[in-house]
Amino acid sequence: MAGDERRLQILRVAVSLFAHEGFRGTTTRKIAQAAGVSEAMVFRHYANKQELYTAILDHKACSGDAMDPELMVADALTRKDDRAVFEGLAFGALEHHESDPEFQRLLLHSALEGHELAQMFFEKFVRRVYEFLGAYIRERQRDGAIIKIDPAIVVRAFIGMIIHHSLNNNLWDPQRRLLNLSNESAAKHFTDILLGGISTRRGPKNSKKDRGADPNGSPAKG
Amino acid sequence: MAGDERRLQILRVAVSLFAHEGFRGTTTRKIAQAAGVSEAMVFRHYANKQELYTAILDHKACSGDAMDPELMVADALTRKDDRAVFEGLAFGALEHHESDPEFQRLLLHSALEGHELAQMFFEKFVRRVYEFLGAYIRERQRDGAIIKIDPAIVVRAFIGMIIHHSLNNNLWDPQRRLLNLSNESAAKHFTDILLGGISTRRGPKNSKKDRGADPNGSPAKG
DNA sequence: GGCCAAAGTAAGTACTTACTTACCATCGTG
DNA sequence: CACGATGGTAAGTAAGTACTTACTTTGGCC
Repeated sequence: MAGDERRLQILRVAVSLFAHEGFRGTTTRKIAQAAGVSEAMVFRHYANKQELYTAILDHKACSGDAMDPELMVADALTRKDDRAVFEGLAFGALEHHESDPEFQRLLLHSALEGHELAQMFFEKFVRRVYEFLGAYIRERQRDGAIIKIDPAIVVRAFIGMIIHHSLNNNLWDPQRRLLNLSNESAAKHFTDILLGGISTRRGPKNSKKDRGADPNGSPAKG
Repeated sequence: MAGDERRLQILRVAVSLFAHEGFRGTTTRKIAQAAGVSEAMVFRHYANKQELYTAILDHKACSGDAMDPELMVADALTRKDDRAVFEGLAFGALEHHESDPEFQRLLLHSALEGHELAQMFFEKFVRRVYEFLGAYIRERQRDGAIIKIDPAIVVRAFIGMIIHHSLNNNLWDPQRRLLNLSNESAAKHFTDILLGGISTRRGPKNSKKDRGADPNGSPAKG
C-alpha cells in the first residue's frame, strides 16, 4: 500500500478507536492491529500518539465534515424567515451528528481529558454560532418580531435542545426508548417550542390541528 | 486513622480523580498519593480498582446527593402551577449540577467508557423524570392548558436546555464567556421559553415589560 | 510489660504501554 | 543487474500499570 493511503487508513481507524475508547484508552497496539500493520508503521507515519491525535483534529476540522452553519441557512437569513433559520440549523446539526456520531464522542472525550480539540472547537465553532445567531436574533428584536431577551440565552436554549437530543441518540439512549423522532420532526418541534417562546406574535400552534409528526394523545402508559 | 475513615477518604479522593481523569486515566498510584497512603492501603480497603469505582456509584446513589425531582416540586404539581413545576425543576437541577460538578463529569466518563453507572443512572433517574413529567404534561393537556404534542418531546427540549447549560458551565465554558447567568435567572428564562412554546394561552411576555433578570437589549458587541 | 489485631509500608510481580532499533522485501529506474 | 528509496516487520527498551507479599509500626487491653 502507498504511503499516503496507509497514513489515511491509520488515521481513520484511529478516529474510530479514539472516539470509542478515548485517548488514554486507545493503545498504539490496538491502532496498529486495527490497521493490519505493525506498531512501527504507526510511528513511521506519526511521530507519536499525540501527533496522530492532532492530525485527527486537523482532518476533522479541514475536511468537508466541518459545516458552516451560517452558509447553511444563508438564504433564510436574508429572507428573515425565522422558522427556516432555526429549523434549518437544527436539522443540519442533527443530520451532521447522526452521520458522524464519532465526532461527538471525540469532542466529549477531549473536553473531559482536557485536550485542545475541545477548546479549539469551542472557539472556532460554538462561539461563531453564538455570534451570528445572536446577531440575527438582535436584528429580529429590532424588527419587533422577537421579544426582549438576551440573545445568548435563546441560542443556549436552542442549541441545548439539539445537542442534548443528539447526545441522547448517540450516547445515552441509542435504542431511542425514551423518544424516537426523525431529524425532520425533531427540528420542527424544537423550532416550534423555541419560536413559540420568543416570538412576539402567536404562531400557528393548534390552529393547524396537526403538523404530521404524530404527537400521540396517550403514549405508552408504563 | 481509623479504618472506616480511611476508606471514606480514599473514596472521596477517588471520586475527584475519576471525575477528572476517567477510569482508565486514574491510576491506583495517584489515588494512593492523593490520599497520602501507600497503594497497598487502597487495595486493603477495595479489592480492586473496579470495586472502588462501583463503591463510588453506590455512595453517590445512596447519599443525599440523589435528589428526587418529583418530591422537589410536589407542591407545585398538586397546585397545577406549570411555571412553578418547570422553574422549580430547572432551578433544582442547575443548583445540583453547580454544587456537585464532579458528578456530571463522572457520568459522562462512565457513559463514554461504557461503564454501568451511566446505564444505571439513566434507568433509575432519567427515565423516571420522563415518566412523571410526561404524566404531568399529559394531565395539563387534558386540562387544555398545554398544546397537543408528544410530552416526551417537551421533556427532552426542557432537559436539553438545562443539561446543556450546566455542561457549558462545568465543562466547555467554565469562565462563562458566552453566557453568565445566575441559576435563578437561567431557570426563569428557560421556563419562559418552554411555556411560551407549549402553553395554549399567551403568557405574560412583554406585557409585564421586564421580569427583573436584566435581559439587555444590546449586549457585548463582539 | 506482654500481646495481638489493625494500620501501614517497601519492594516486589507479571504485564502493558509508548516508542525504537536493526533488519528484510520489493519495487521502478539507470 | 545493481541499487537505493520505499513499505514493512520482529524484537526489543524503559517506564508505567494493577495488584501482592512480607514485613514493621501503633494503640488499646489484660
